[in-house]
Amino acid sequence: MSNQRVVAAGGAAEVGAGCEPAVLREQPVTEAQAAELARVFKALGDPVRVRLLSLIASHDGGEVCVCELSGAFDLTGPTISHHLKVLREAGLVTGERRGTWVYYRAIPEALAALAEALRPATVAGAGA
Amino acid sequence: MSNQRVVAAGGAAEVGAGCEPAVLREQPVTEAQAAELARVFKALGDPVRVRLLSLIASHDGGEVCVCELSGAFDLTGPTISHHLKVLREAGLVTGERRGTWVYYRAIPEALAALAEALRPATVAGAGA
DNA sequence: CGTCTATCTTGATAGACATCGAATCAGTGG
DNA sequence: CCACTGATTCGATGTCTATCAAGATAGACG
Repeated sequence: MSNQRVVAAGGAAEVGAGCEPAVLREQPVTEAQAAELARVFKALGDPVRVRLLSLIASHDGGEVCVCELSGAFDLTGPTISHHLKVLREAGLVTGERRGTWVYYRAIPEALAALAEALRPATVAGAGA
Repeated sequence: MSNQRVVAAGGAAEVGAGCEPAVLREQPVTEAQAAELARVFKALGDPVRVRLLSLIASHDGGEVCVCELSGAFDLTGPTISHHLKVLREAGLVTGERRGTWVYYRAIPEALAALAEALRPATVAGAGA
């Protein structure tokens, strides 16, 4: 199979990419927007993944080695790897291999798009 | 049993209530914060619930009758009721019975707390 | 009180998911 | 080339969840 699976599969970034901002409270989201948002929210629907994302996103230098992440949990390597894959496929993080180690990095646009979706409506109808 | 189960069980609102703002990207969240955030994110991890919340939160007058919500989906009543219960227990919406009908209303603080958690760090270290 | 409508609860079932152990892949260094 | 370490994938398993049909509750209305 491919040799570089450690790459985002295009997910959350699309929520606020080329389309409307999709502000949840401004107008009803379309079925497609809801599906995309739910996909990303579901990725965050696990305490381990929330902590993983927080550890990655708040880390100095912007990237963290998997070995450092694994050490923060009472979970086996494969389980951490699984959770990182879910975050990757949701478009929230990317992983890059450097030598023996793999470094993860958050995707700010994806987090911004989510925050945007939850934001209060500008004035209550002024957004139209 | 009780007669007024249609009430929030205290969930998301606590994320940003009396404690720290818990900004995901500012510093690593605690295990408790991660658990609470994941609880709410999980509630949003379903396309039906995202649409339900959006329909409720963006509705003129701030409230929507269940009958109106049910009509927007190809799902049975019990299923819609189940999803509304999940949103309620996550602290994202409240339901109030008025006569034969039940009206749902979003809880702005809960949505704001979530958006806050995803917000970019103020300056990148200035928050310390 | 009986009936009708709207909503919720219960019970059952099929599918999804978190977790682990074992095996595999990628790179380093003898 | 072989052994070693770090990370991922594969396969299995127990638990959770989305959905529905059937039944129960709450209130309106005769």
